[in-house]
Amino acid sequence: MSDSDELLSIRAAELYYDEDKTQDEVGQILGLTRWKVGRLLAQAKEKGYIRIEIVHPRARKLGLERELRDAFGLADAIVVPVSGAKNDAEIRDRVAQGAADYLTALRPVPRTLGISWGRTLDDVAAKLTDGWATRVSVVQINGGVTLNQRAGTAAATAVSIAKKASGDATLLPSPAILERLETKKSIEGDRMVAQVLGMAAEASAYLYSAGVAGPDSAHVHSGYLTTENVRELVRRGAVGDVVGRYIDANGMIVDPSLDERTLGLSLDQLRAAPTSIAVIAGLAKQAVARAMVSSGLCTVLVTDEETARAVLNP
Amino acid sequence: MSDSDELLSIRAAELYYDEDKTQDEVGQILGLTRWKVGRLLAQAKEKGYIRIEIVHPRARKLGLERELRDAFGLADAIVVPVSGAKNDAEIRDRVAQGAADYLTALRPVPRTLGISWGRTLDDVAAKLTDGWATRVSVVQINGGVTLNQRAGTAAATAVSIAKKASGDATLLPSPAILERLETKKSIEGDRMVAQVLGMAAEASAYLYSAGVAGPDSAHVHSGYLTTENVRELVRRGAVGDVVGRYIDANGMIVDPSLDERTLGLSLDQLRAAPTSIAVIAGLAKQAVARAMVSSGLCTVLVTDEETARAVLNP
DNA sequence: CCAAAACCTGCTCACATGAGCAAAACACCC
DNA sequence: GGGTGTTTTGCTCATGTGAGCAGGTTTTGG
Repeated sequence: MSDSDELLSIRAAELYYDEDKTQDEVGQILGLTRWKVGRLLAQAKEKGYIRIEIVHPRARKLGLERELRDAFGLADAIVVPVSGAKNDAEIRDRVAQGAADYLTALRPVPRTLGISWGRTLDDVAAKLTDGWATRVSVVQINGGVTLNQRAGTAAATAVSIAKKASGDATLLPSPAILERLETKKSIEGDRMVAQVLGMAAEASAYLYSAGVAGPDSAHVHSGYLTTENVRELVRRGAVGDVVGRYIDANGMIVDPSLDERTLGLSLDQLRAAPTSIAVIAGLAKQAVARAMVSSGLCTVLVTDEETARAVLNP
Repeated sequence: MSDSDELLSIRAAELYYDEDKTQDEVGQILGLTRWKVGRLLAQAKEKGYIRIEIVHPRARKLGLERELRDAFGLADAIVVPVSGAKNDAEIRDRVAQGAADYLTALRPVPRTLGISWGRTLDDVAAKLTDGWATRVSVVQINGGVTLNQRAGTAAATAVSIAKKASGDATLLPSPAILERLETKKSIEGDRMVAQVLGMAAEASAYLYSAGVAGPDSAHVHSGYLTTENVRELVRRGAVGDVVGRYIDANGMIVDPSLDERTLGLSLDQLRAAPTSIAVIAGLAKQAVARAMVSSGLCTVLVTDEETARAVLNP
């Protein structure tokens, strides 16, 4: 296309889109036939000079969603925009809303939903509306925070999600990480715990988030790991944890002996699930998001635009 | 509109604009009639959820242009977008291009064009193409930079603009500001200078920019004023200079005695001109832009989006 | 509880638009 | 310079879309 045609196409686009003129009117103003105007507009669109953005906190980025699905063979992807968000909290909020919307619309409705815990899951629980589903059993899939001041939030998340669906919550009464392998084995052997784990293993869908491997990790706050432990994990390549298990950029377990002492669903069980929904929001979680998606940990990814881009173009 | 309708309108907009579906297809996907979809889209547009932007360095902001024309009774306004510009230099570049385009398209073609000098005018001169007009006489309207190392650039601007229009340039052989009033009067009395000033006064159009009142002013660099002089002018309310004359926020001369010693077209002559094109680019010049426009110094303003907004909403 | 008003819905019709096509204009090569 | 292939142009026609309207539904106020 000649240079003057390019300029003309911009002028035409201004009159057509900004001034709401018809192509005919634009043609009269610029001294062109209406067909020429139509072609110029088509060229401007094709060259990407016309950008149409949907500005709404609950808007989605269907283009990125498709790219994610295609690139990683995901069953689905939900990507929310970041434009207009003032801070990380607002982005997390939008992602949580997106996850809640997705869960509400999910068909078939899961009979049993396995969930992890954490701030992200709390947010999703808060966004779910009463009656988002009916009679859904919620089961925890990894050991919870039970031994510190935040006690009960993990349980509260599960109960809240279940209650809003007129279902009941089954809690996993165990620490996330045990100090000794034998302790873990014996807890696993407990009839009650084994029953919960069995239920978790057969859940029809999973909903979980991931943590960043760093001094701010929930495991550190909860006292399961020391700052030094986490530093060592990072040294060995850890990018974050999924249901309590630390993975590297390839989605591999970083420390098998630590992993053996971690109670809950295994990553392979998660990978085998037909529906596992990962909810990941915020700038800090891009590395772990990529590790999860590329190693097939989830079939559905709910995230923000920037994380989506980072996952696609590492 | 109900909350769910709002969400629906967003979903519809996504399918319609991002996925290029027809309203009918959107309707089938969302389970709505195509008329409902059309209404939802109209609502989304009306509520401003659909933002259409033309992304091109030579695009213009017709909405802001109209606002400027209406608010200040301008004959015309050219506003270029800032989005996508990496720095101030790129914005200046776009504004210069806009001014060059405007000048090229200006009808009737001015027989005599009065110009000031400065970096902005240099940029505009560089953007003008050979043959932008034919046989236009260019005349300087204020005293030039002749006594320092940058000697000749003011002349070069004028010559360049004239040459590209197969016309000739008439230079004003005088300093911008004289130390003593008598000197100024005697230079003004010089036959040659008087002739140039007469020609300048009768130019059919003016093209000029403005400077910021600050230590970086061209007058300081050229040695006409000291940093101290400028500081004093600022203290007395100066926001910048137009054709060498310092004005305050209301467009009034700040220091009449200084102004008397400034050689060139007076501001009142400029205000009386039927076509005077002000070219103002960059974040620093918003105050002086507003002063100029609101005091009627120009009939045409060429500027960038941000300055335009600043002028409209001070 | 009912009437009036406001609103929403599905429709017809007129207009706006993009696809496809023949003719014209242009570029190119021998 | 003339023939050939390619691009551009102006058009017809089918489809997409918005305005306006009648009938139905919900809301509001007595």
